[in-house]
Amino acid sequence: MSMYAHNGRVTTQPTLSPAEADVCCPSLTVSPLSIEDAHDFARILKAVADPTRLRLVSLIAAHEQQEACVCDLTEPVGLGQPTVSHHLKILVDAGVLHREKRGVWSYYSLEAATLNRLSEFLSPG
Amino acid sequence: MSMYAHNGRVTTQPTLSPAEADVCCPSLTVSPLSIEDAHDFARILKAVADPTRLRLVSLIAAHEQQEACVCDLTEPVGLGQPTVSHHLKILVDAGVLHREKRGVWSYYSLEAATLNRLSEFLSPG
DNA sequence: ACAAGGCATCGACAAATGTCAATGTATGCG
DNA sequence: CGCATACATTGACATTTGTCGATGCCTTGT
Repeated sequence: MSMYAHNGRVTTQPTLSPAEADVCCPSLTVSPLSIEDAHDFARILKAVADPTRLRLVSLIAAHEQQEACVCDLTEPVGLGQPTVSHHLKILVDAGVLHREKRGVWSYYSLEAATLNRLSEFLSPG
Repeated sequence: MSMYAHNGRVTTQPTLSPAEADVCCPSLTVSPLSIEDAHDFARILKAVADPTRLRLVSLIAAHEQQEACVCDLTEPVGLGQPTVSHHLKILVDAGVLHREKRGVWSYYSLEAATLNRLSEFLSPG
């Protein structure tokens, strides 16, 4: 087994023992992501990687009871109701927000666990 | 000034004092994001919100010296060299990766500060 | 000088994305 | 019932995005 790569740098084998592999919470910077994990986190990140959706999340977080309905959000965001509903659906599908229907209103609130998972995923733990 | 919104929920005024506003590091969950901050963070998040780019970052992080050249990455990622270069450029432009040219090779390494900034932005600080 | 290898850039193209207007669904009120 | 309100869904459209093949640039070795 060659210890030297084609370009002359020393190469060590990245054979991790099962104990070293992060079974619990995959992290960006500890070991190469599996294709599945990469897709999972990309899906969540994609949901958040939009200026409008970032503002929606922050508006909900700053709202009373940490929840808000669509009618609370359309005006501060400056977009139409269908567009806001569309963005909220993306965030709910990604597990970033939680939707609870009460009466005529849909109340959206944070799914803190998902944001925490993202935060720890990105931090060099 | 009405204390009750149209839908009957109690509303308290979110008038933050300047001291409460996060001047240093904007966080998703403390106060409504400005449009500029939303765009800034969306740009960084967009760069990372792709399965291929997540794997590139994790491959670089797991590589010796925490750096890798394009030729180290094409095969594990399973994409052509131009495509990999394209993804790396996006990550560099977003400040997630750093590029250093040595000889014929371009060595890519992590820009830890940016990932930390992202992580803290998402965490409920 | 020449050839080869590593990488960036360009042009093209299909697929995904953000937005809107129009419409549909369901809840509450007279 | 009938109407208004809050929200979701649909269809359409322009823009962006991910990928590739072809090509160009630059460094190294002969």
